[in-house]
Amino acid sequence: MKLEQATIKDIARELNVSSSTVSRALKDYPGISDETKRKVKELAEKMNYRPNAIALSLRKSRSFTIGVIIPEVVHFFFSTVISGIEEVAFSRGYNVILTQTNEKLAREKSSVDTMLSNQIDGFLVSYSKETTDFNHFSRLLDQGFPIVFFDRVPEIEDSVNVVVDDFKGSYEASKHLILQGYRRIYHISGPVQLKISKERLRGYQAALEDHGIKFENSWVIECPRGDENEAKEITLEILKTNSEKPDAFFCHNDMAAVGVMMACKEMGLKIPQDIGVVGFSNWQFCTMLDPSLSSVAQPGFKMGAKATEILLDIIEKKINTKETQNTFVLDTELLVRKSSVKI
Amino acid sequence: MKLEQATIKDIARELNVSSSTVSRALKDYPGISDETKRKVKELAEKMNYRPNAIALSLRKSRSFTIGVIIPEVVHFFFSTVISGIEEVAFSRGYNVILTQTNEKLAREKSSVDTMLSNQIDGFLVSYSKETTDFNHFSRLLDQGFPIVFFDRVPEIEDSVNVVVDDFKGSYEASKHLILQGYRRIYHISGPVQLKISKERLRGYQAALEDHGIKFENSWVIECPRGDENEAKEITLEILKTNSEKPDAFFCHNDMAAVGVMMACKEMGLKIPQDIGVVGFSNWQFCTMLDPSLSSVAQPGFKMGAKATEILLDIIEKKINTKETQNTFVLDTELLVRKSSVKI
DNA sequence: TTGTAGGCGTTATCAG
DNA sequence: CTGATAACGCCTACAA
Repeated sequence: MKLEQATIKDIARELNVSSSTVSRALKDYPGISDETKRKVKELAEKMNYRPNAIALSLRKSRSFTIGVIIPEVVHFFFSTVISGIEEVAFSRGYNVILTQTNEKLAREKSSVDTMLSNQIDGFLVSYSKETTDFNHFSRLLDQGFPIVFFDRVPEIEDSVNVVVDDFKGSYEASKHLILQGYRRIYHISGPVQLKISKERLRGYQAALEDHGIKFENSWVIECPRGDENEAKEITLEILKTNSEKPDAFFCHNDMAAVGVMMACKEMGLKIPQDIGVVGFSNWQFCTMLDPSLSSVAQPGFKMGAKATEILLDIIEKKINTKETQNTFVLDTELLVRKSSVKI
Repeated sequence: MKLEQATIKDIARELNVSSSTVSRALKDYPGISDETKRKVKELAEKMNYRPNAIALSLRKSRSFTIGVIIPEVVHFFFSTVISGIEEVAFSRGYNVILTQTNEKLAREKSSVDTMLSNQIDGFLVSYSKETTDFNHFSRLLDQGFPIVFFDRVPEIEDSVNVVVDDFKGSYEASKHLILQGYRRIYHISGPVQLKISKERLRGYQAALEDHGIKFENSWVIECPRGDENEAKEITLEILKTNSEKPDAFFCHNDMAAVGVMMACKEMGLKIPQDIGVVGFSNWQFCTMLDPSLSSVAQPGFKMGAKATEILLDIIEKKINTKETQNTFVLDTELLVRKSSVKI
């Protein structure tokens, strides 16, 4: 029951011309009589002719398809990025093949393989949490295969990256807490192997240092999963056991911030009076929480759009990887809401 | 700078055998000496051979790729569906090409065209709000092209659909509020032209009737945009002006429920003591609200997974469209949380 | 202005 | 057990 698509041959046979004539007529090549062009186009329309992109890909070794590898689709930030990718790809005539790794390295590798099999023209990648060695990517980069990394970017020479300014976003958020009068600011951090976690940690530390706050290592707690339950557990433990208690939390993501808020409420602490909280990512739910959660907004759509533009420019050789800068940094925006405004 | 992929021919040349031999050896066809097999496989490995899926597609007129057309990616429910789609597709060896229509009919049509050009094996579609005539789909269905619709399904004969049971979900939610002792249960409804809005309204009304509650039309308020601000405004107005005040709200979506909760808090009403609230969709943030929001969970992942399984079964001719039922209804699940438990 | 032939990478078919 | 050939649909040098 397959779709019987008309081919160039069909048109040619019907019109008693050669298939090259049809091919040329359809593409308005010079040296084809207007008469023939007209007839060909008319019949093509009538037969509902549609060029076979697969045949074209084979011929040109170009698929006009880009592969997107992402940890999770059900994730506000990433879905926003996908939206940006899709938008630009569509407008420039490219298809988007999508896979999610579910944070599994094995799946990431296997996706790379199938996508390469499918002759994609380039990759857009945000790698999984399990990914610590980048051979499966650097091998491709060495061969000159177009890859643009976004958000989670590797520390490989010559890789092209699009990131947000995690350091600055983190710095601003921490500074904001300090200016609000919070002093014992803890940091719920992400998985330390991720560069974004490191950057956010650095920004936090820099802000504290710059404002003369002496902090201890015990103020930084890693939350590898980064969901609200994990953060809640950890926060409860801190609030119950630590002798010197925190008066604010800067969290590496919003879900962790929710966990912190839950724990505080459970312990009878008032936000923002007793404890200030700031998250990261500005998920939709920030405004829905009580109190509303201050957060560092990441420009997801813009990141997807930018990464795609760069990738397509590389593919179409409008820019040369070697000559261009290789890390594009997008600005974050601190959105101050009730959870961190003491005064 | 293109990736120079080794082909079967390369292996053949190197080994001084024909390409058919290599092809057969790689696929463990019978009638190839173990010796040859070993040599071929070894070299293939060494040359990092990867079959060209494009060539295969051309040969077999099958691309092992399915096209997904969805209104919006940045939407919790849809992103969950995508996740389900991706999961099943991946495990059965299919690729997923994705486009979002942004609720535009023109974009929907154009996506259908490019995907067909790309020789996809089938479609998974949730159509746009602008789509009122389905010629671009029914034409394909008539030709026997595999399409499965989900969530937003057309009223076309023979179309295969996957939906959730909005009526029942709505009924259960309303019944739950009644059993909790709420009596004046208002309904914040969605855009009345959407089938899901109608179904949810029907379920609500049926539950009230079945439990002997006389309700008035004024209890149903349409919230066309369906976001929290709109719902908040409307709720405030109700709470301020109505002489007979509601003691519960059943909302057609979670964002509206958030608006209701905000309004109640602003008016000094306690949830769930004074006002019970139930939402619909079970967005991630339900558990993060204070109090946590009861909601009717729609099985998005399951919907994506189910739709994909059916589609692939149709593609692989494991089932015949004509012989199978054509609408699959998935059950919702009422998740009772604090916002609606009075007792 | 149009036609012919070859090839993109693969596999099915028919010969050896 | 292995090889040659044709074909999937399209494009493009080269020929006419």
